[in-house]
Amino acid sequence: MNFIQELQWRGMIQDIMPGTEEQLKKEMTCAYVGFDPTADSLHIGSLVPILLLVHLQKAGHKPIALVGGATGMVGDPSGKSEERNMLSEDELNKNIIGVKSQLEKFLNFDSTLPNAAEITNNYEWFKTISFLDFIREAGKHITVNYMMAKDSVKKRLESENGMSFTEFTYQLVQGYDFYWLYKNKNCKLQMGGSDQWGNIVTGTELIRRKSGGEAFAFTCPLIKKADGGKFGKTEKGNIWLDPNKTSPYHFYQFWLNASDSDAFNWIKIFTFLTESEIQSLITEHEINPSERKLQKKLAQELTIFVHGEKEFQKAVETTEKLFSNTKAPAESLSVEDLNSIEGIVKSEFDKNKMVNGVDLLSFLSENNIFESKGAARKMIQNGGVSINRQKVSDPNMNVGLDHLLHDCFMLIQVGKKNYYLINVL
RNA sequence: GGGCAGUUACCAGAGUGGCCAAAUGGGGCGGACUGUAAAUCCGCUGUCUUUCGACUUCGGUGGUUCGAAUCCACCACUGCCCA
Repeated sequence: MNFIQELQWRGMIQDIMPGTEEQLKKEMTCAYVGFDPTADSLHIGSLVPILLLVHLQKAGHKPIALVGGATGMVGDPSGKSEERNMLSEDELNKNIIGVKSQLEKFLNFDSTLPNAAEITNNYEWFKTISFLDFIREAGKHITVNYMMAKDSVKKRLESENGMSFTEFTYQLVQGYDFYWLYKNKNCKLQMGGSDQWGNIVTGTELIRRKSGGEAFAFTCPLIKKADGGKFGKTEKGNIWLDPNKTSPYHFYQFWLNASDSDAFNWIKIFTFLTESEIQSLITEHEINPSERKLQKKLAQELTIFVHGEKEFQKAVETTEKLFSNTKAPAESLSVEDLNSIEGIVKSEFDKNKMVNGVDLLSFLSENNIFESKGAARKMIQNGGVSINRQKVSDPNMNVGLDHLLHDCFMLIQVGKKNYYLINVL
């Protein structure tokens, strides 16, 4: 199965330019994907483009990950209904460093390979181009009419927010990247999310008009949840690839919590399992959906891919302690169990303050489980707080030493899935 | 430079002198049901607070008034149209 066929059955191809498959069959082809340095870490939304590169390299082609140091200074209007805030150069530099170091984990850069991966930053070539050079070199070849016909531009022209010249220029800047890579690295293919189609095509157009060359492209569908919700967001915000921003446990939990219909699609897109492996997983899942084999496998594969085997094991351990036997009394968790739980929020509390009992509301807000007593009160009244797996009903209650597990712990739950472990010393 | 429209909570959007902490929808959070799912139903959603209440909010600043998101003046920003 070739690269394109592989992606096709996985549902990872949305639009594809004619001739792309032939080009890939013909020779080892260099292809690139751009990553926006909008934060100092990538989040799971970037996983799909990363996977495109990984699949590409596996198929024997050469991947380039481009970090948009220059394009990040402009701001991509695609899919945005409003003008973006510009990042300061400091922030941008910080972000570029973060993003780069993450990308390095997923690709093989071994320079003895003919298809060794590369990372570039388009600031490298843009920093020396003057504005006049650019409008003569790039701008002259693309008409405004052409640029305005793009969806991303059209939508913004119709909206009441309008669009700055800066963002309007974005597609040209990105298009020039492709041209530059084509010229200097013989890069003939650009991949990306389907929202990038317009920008990508401007690139192939620029290559055609400036050098008469032929370049190719395809895009993958943007990941959505089956219920139409945003992908990759939870109550805590984005799911990041950086373990300091999203712990491996929370990362694992995110995938574990996928709905059935999402899991069906995601397992194909986000794992490297073969078609038949996936087919049998789906069959098993359908026999007994409550086991959630699909979700478990999905979460496993991804946690290992992003954080490694060891972190995956820890995430599973924590998950089992917290969820495998939720009806069991909290005492069934040993001191060791509690001590070794990783990834959940932990804090410490002074035992002396507890000897005479502390009122629960102050206790919860002092431990930063809630921002204020009022918030804690509301949540308790809504039935959303448990101590040591016992639901709390009286907001005015006191907690004291008799609430401690093994004389030193309190396990607090907000909702079903948010755990806090307080070590009382 | 001229004309017009607008700026309300996370978003969209109603409100046009007191009954407004501000309708409604979406989103978010919590609960019930369940499989740590989906769908559905219920509650919460400015801040603080012992339900009382206090405080801060409707682009900004001043003013009119017993009382302003609402009226007036000026300013700022945004969009559309004309030059």
